[in-house]
Amino acid sequence: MKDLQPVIDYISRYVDLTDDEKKHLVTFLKITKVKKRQFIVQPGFVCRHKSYVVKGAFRGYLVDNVGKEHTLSFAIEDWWISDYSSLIYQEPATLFVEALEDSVLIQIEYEDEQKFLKEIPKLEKFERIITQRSLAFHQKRLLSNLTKTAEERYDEFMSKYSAIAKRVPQYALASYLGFSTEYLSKIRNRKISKS
Amino acid sequence: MKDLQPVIDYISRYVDLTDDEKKHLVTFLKITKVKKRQFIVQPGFVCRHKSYVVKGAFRGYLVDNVGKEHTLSFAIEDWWISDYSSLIYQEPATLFVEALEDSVLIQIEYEDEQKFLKEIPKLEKFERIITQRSLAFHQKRLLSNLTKTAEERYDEFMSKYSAIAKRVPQYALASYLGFSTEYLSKIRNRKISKS
DNA sequence: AAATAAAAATGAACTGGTTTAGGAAATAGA
DNA sequence: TCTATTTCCTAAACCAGTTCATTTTTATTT
Repeated sequence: MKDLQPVIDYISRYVDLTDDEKKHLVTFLKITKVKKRQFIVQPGFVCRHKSYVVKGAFRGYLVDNVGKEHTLSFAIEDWWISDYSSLIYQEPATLFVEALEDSVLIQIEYEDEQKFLKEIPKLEKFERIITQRSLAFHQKRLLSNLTKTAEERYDEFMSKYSAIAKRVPQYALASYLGFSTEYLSKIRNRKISKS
Repeated sequence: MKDLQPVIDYISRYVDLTDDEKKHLVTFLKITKVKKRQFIVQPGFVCRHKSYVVKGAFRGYLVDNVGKEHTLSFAIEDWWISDYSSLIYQEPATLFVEALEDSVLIQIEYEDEQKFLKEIPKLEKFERIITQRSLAFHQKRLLSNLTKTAEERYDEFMSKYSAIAKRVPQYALASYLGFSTEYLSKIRNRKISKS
């Protein structure tokens, strides 16, 4: 069960669990290994779990009606990822979630989570807090997209998430920031010639 | 206390409260009346409550460093509004939240909410669920901004939220959808001349 | 009802970012 | 280690949406 400890540790940052609660919780967690380029969520299928990244990197993205990809989220070690809308409403996903590297996940099934939220009410608080933080994050990103230029968004991302930028393909980063790959090249070039 | 019933009803859509719990909860709710153009949240001040709109309309927006306004959210009857980031982290707000009409609110203070979340754990579940839904909403909006053209976003908003569109000034709508007022005029004109 | 302020419309000039099309580099697979 | 595929770069033409400047319409206040 030692492999499942990271999720217990993660939750323990927000709520205090007794040893019994921890033991109980662990029975609901599953380790999954996935290869690079493998999908853990696909459009049309209902998303069955939320996934905690133990090792590796993921990308959640939408393909629009002209075939263009738009990245909603990244996840590396110690982050969670899924198609959130699909998960909470248990409706077909619209996103792909794809491994960018060979990766290891700890997953929680939707029904299991509903079950233990009833059994351990403390976990409601955990869920509330991380959802609130995620919401605050998304609001900031929305405002950033509304108020900033492409280059400003790029700079902001590089200063906050350079660890992610180093590990994801450039087209994925561009489509996260909301502009074309070509324009990302242009931005990078501007910076190099300035220095 | 009849005036406070709408919030009790709202919460009861998501969790079952006993009469005692309802009575207890009501003691934490406050009615506030505000005039058109009045602010209930201002940048620099820590946001102290979340507000449920009984009557009226509000707009939450950011003013960027060149003085341009960017609307993050609207709220009319039966919606909630605040500067969410400021509220949950209890740090200075970045948003203005302004009444677009003479309005009536039911407010919950931050500390009071922390208190009754401890006293009535059921409310953790309520908070979790509405935060999850709000997060799903924001993710959809982010994707919509990434994938759709200005006109598509306009059409989408008009079909989903025409009730809001009718009540808010046009510059507020344009800044919510992420383009200039002038361009909104252009879009509307295109539509009129088409029909 | 008049005066003033706020909001919406219009059109021309402009620009941030896209598109298209090509070639160069890097990765992965066998 | 060779080949195929994926990723990245460059540059010119282009366009969706902005900016600026002015006018018209609609609310608000006195």
